[in-house]
Amino acid sequence: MTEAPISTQDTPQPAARRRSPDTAERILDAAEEYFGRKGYAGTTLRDVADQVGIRIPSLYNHFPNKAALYSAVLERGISPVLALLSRSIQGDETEPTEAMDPKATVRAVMQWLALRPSLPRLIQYELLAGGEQLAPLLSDWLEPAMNQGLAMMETTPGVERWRSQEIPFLVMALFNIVIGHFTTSALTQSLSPTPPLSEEGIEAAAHLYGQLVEALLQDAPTSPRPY
Amino acid sequence: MTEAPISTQDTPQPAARRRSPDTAERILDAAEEYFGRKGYAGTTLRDVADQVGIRIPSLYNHFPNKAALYSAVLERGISPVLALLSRSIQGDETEPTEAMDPKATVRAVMQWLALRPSLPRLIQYELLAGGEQLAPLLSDWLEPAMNQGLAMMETTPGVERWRSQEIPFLVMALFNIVIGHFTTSALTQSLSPTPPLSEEGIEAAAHLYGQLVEALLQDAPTSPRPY
DNA sequence: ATTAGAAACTAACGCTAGTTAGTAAGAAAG
DNA sequence: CTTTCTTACTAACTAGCGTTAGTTTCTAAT
Repeated sequence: MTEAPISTQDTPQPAARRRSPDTAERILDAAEEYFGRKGYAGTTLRDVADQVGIRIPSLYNHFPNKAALYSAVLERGISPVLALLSRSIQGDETEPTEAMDPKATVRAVMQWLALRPSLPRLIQYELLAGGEQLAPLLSDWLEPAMNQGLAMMETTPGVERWRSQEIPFLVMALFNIVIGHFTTSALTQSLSPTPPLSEEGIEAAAHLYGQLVEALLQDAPTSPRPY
Repeated sequence: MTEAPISTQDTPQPAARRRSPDTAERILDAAEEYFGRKGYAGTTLRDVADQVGIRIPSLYNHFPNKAALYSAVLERGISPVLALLSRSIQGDETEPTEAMDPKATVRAVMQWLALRPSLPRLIQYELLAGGEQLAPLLSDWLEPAMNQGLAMMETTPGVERWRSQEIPFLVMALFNIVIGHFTTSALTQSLSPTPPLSEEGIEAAAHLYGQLVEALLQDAPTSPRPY
């Protein structure tokens, strides 16, 4: 197993190594890139091993099999995003129960994902596959986040415009905009003069999507509404 | 090839067949479902053949290889959507140059995709893979559609709210909302009491996304805007 | 210096992928 | 009825997949 030997317990480095000090991390990096680019079925262990610069069987010194490697990639990639969202929702933990700022949240997530563009693609692939590997990662997070988020949103101005059953669809619409910015960039490139994944494109998109949320949280002024 | 023999030319059915009259169509149906569910790499010819009820090599009587089958599925699936969009943009061809109704367009596309839920998933998979199979299908369509769309949009009230460089990102945001409704439904299901792919969910979403577009095409009334 | 353990390697396995060759059977054309 | 052509089939091949066994090499603790 992956447990550290009990032994002296004083040693700063728990286990012995050979060539490179952090092979497991480098494997995760390579796997994240390939799983995000080609999906699970489209990624071969040869792809990953070649990228790391080791032989295929050496992967098994760090992960028991391909599926476990995939799970590890998913968890390592998603955890920080969930933490980021939690912080944004519950107001940094030190300043609790303050009206959240959706605009700032969108911007922060966009900028985080821009640093790891494989991640949104990985998430999209995972959801297309049914999200069964994602569910256990979200199960502990989703319910409290939803509760806090809903409680917080009641104090956020503008939400009274929408009915409560519509909120999940609105949240997912925003989710799809942000994730989609990275997953459909191939198409965006043929429409927009600004490359969507360039620093300028990310900046413009973050700003735009922020405005978009803002626009959705305003009362409808002119147009008549049937109900 | 697939050309009909020239011969009598009166015969309603161009070629001879054996068991089932439209095997090629049934193969396309099965392939669309599997490619949409599992992606290209995740779909095996065994999957498709089993679903049709024939043996694997029989597939090669209708399509030269897996890649060609995939292309055929993509083309068959996407063409009607492009036609639908063209009609919506250029106002049904008989009533040209009329201000388009984005709300109605969103609704129409949503309802079309709801009948073929594999299709948006297929498109998402394709874009994740780089969209190289999609490009030739769009190349003849995209430029005239964009031109007409932009021309039409100048007469659509509300667009002056956004800068022209922002329009592609806004269009893609809407695209991502619609496509994402189907590709991220696994996640939506754990948030929304209404199943997103149920008839009720589609109806509610179509209405909501329509409202959303409407909201984006209105002037910002209260909140101050930096520039 | 010796030992123990981690982590790399080579070699090989079973399995399944996509694909091809060759054959049989049924429908359409003469 | 005979011929031709389409479309299904069985059998088989090659290549590549994920995985395991066994060996070597280097590091770190005794």
